[in-house]
Amino acid sequence: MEETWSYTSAECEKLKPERHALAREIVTQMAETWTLWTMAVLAEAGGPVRFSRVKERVEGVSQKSLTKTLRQLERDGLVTRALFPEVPPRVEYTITPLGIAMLEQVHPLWLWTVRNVEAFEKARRKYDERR
Amino acid sequence: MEETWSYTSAECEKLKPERHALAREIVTQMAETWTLWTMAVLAEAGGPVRFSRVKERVEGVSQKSLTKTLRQLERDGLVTRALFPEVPPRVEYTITPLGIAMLEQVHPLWLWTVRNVEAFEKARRKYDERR
DNA sequence: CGGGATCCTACCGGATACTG
DNA sequence: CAGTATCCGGTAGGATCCCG
Repeated sequence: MEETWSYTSAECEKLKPERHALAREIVTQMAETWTLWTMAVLAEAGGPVRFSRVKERVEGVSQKSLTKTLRQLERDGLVTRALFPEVPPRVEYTITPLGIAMLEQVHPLWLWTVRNVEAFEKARRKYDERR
Repeated sequence: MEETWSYTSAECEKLKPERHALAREIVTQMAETWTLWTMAVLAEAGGPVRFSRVKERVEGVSQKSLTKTLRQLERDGLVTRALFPEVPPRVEYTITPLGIAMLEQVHPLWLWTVRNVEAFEKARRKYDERR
């Protein structure tokens, strides 16, 4: 089986438009500001983490954005949310196997990008010089 | 060398904040609406493609968004832009080796997502049912 | 403590009109 | 043909207030 971008194109075209749209949505969300970072925090913890702890570790995120991010991840089965009806309330988030698998797919892309960051810096410098 | 998400975290933290931000920007842009599709079109062509041809093949893209997308890709060294000062003007875009390499990194993520799209559909159905 | 509701600002992307 | 310039609605995301 040939594993190239053209193969991806072919694989995508076999999908019904509806599913293709969903796949695109999933990938797009992974690149949203806080999504990857949040998942990484949950993966690193290796178990349930309270909302406050997540917010502490995902530095700079607002409560609103973190809530939205976690809702999306829960909706897509990438994390689970457990509510303990105590006083004060406790909510724990846990990454799922699907979430871990997703992270593992994103990993090589990140690693490659980080390792080639100098190439991008250089490209941008050249581009700016030409203006 | 262990190739896990935690390794990625470690690799990222070795970077200067400035470079880390650049890497994040690059990855984020790959997930923007038209970026991947545009690169795929250029990769598929295997050579220079005129602006109009790209616009035809990236179905639904506006001229403004395509221009912006191509500018970003050019800036990051992922495509080249060649202007031929004719009347009417001709502009050809070509994917670079760096662009091809980038596509190859994104490929497994896409493939995995497409192959697991049913898991995501199922998760969303369950989530909606619980409301 | 974990959010929901509200307000506000910035930016994104489409539609349209114009130009070298 | 390949843009640039302008307007404009929708959305992302922070700040703040409130509630169970």
